[in-house]
Amino acid sequence: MATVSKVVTLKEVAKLAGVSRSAVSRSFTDGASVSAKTREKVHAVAQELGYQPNALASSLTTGRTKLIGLVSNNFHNPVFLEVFDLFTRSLQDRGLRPLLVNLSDETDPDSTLQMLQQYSVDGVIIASSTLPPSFAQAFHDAGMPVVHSFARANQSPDVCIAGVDNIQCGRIAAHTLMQRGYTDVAFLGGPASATSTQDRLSGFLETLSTHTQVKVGHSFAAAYAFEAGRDAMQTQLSGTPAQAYFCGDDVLSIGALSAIQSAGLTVPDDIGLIGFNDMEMAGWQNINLTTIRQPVKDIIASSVDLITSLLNEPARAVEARLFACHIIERGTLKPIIVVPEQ
Amino acid sequence: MATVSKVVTLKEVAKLAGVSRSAVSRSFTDGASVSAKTREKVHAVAQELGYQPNALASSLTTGRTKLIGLVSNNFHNPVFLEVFDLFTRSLQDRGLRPLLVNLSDETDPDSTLQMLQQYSVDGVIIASSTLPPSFAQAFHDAGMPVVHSFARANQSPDVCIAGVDNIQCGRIAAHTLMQRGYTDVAFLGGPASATSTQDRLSGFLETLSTHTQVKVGHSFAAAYAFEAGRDAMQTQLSGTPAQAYFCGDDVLSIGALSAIQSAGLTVPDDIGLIGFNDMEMAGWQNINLTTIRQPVKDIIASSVDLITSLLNEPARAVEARLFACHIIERGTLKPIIVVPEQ
DNA sequence: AACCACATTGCAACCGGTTGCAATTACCAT
DNA sequence: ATGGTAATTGCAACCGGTTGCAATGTGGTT
Repeated sequence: MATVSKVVTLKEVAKLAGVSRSAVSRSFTDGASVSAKTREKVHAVAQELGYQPNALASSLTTGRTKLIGLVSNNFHNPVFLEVFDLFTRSLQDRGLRPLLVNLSDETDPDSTLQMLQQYSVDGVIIASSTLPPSFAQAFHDAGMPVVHSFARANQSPDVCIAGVDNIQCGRIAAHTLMQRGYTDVAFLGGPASATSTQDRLSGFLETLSTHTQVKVGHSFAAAYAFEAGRDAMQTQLSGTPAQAYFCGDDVLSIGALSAIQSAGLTVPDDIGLIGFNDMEMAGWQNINLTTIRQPVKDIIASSVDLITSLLNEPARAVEARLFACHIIERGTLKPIIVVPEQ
Repeated sequence: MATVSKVVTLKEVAKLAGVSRSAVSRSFTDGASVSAKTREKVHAVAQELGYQPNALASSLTTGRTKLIGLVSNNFHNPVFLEVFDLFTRSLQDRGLRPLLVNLSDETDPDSTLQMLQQYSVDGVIIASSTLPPSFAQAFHDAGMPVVHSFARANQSPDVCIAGVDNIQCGRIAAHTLMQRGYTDVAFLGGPASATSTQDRLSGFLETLSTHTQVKVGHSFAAAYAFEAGRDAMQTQLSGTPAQAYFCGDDVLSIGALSAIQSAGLTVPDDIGLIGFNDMEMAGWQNINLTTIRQPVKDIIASSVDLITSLLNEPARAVEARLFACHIIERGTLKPIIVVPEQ
């Protein structure tokens, strides 16, 4: 059983089947010119020998590896587990293979680019809302098909993106808080360098600028992560906290929630909270976070769609696919003030 | 900028540098026979042209792709995000590239095996505590270096594993509950088919069999996932729940916690809970789960260690690396009963 | 100057496939 | 039979590298 079974190659199948190597190759290529008889014979022999065509060898001549670099820098936010789940399945469904790249901190695209070039990936998907546009741009400039998921809307005239309009999300958050009658609100963002945080803040401020009587603040957490949210909220609590916070991310919100509870305060009675993403956990009954839902599924489906279309037609028009976000009402904001009729 | 830069090959570098292709190839191979002068010249030209050696082409002759299949079937448990983070970084650090495979449900290794063979991966790491031993065995039988992480201790004489002794973990849980003075306890496992669940249960029962006065129950959740835990606990609550539960996983525990709280009961006053894994979330203040810590970092470091050692020496002895687990005391069990001295 | 060991280099074959092209075969109508 | 067209097939070159081997170059020794 444990024989070190040497890998079977084309040549051996050809010999045993009594045909040329070309015939074997064609037997495994859809639409190639082979008679049904030959194909059958070849497949039978291949089956018997346990032959698998070597995808890498064939990539040499076809120029296609079906390898897709899946690049991310966020392995501490549970929403990314959902993201990886969806990406890997979606890619697999299309016969593409995800080569996972963990960027931990690194913001210089060069070494990643080089590595992905060495492996001749057909394209790259960058799954991150914190990497700067220049990162994706570098891949594009190197002539590599690239899609930036969760990117800034209108990020670049050169690279395809799939995501949401974070400015609009900031507005939604602001409107929601105003609807609830809060008069002292703040944005608790992720890293100030993240385009997603910048945009959410700008939409938030934009809407609130029309509410002159409302006090507005903002601050940034070090990362889209629990501890960062907890720390940032603790800082808030050591000063004069706002009545409600729009947090740039669900897991950040949960960190904030934790800090609030540790301080002996309650949500939403003492402080209101809106998150962002609507990741699975946000709906867990013991978290029950009011949040802005980002249609992750759609974004990922589009991303994969875009990259495949880019593979087939490298010169295709650059496209941004943006999806609408909606607020999901749960238990971390005080109820809507019902204005009595008349 | 956006020129469709054709990829530079060996040949072009050779021509421009005025040397043979061999010389270029050797200039990029450590320890190869080239003069320093040639190597410098070649590197200079390569730099200028932006040449990257094609890893896949070279793999054809060297027989090494440095690709490692990273196979998992659990993309719904946040602990796996930590797992992927550690795996990808650890592999990258050794110059290996993770080809991620999402098994969603599938328990037949054949198609995965075929795919990984087509891509000539150097080896496979299976990261799962729910896949049956036969899964890893299939890879081994196909002559592929394989390490099964989070596998059952003494799973197989043929495949290397890294993990913990789940039977021992079951004993620890049982001892802990006894220490706390509970007299009616139960195991709330993951899927009954998971070796990890089977083993934890057997250790749990083994220890409790010596405590004849204690009532012991057990049941299984459909998966190591929140909803599954919640559902399973709801079922318990609709009957006569035990005083404390050993849950087969942290996220399962959190689901159970949610069900308990929804029922208007509190933890640990009404019901005690021990989880398993000690994933990041378990320590979040608003969860604060007492749990058995599995040294994920060590397990993953060992796994990568084993696979690299297997690559260098395919016939190396089969080895199981098992790590001890420890209970992490937090807030979901009632305090230890202090026996007054004398 | 002759000799030798050793370092460096290029040639050519090979890794496991694909593919353009020409040769062969099969099939069909006359 | 005969000719013609279309379907199959194999040859050989190629994809982008690596490597054994023989040829050449280098430096040191006597």
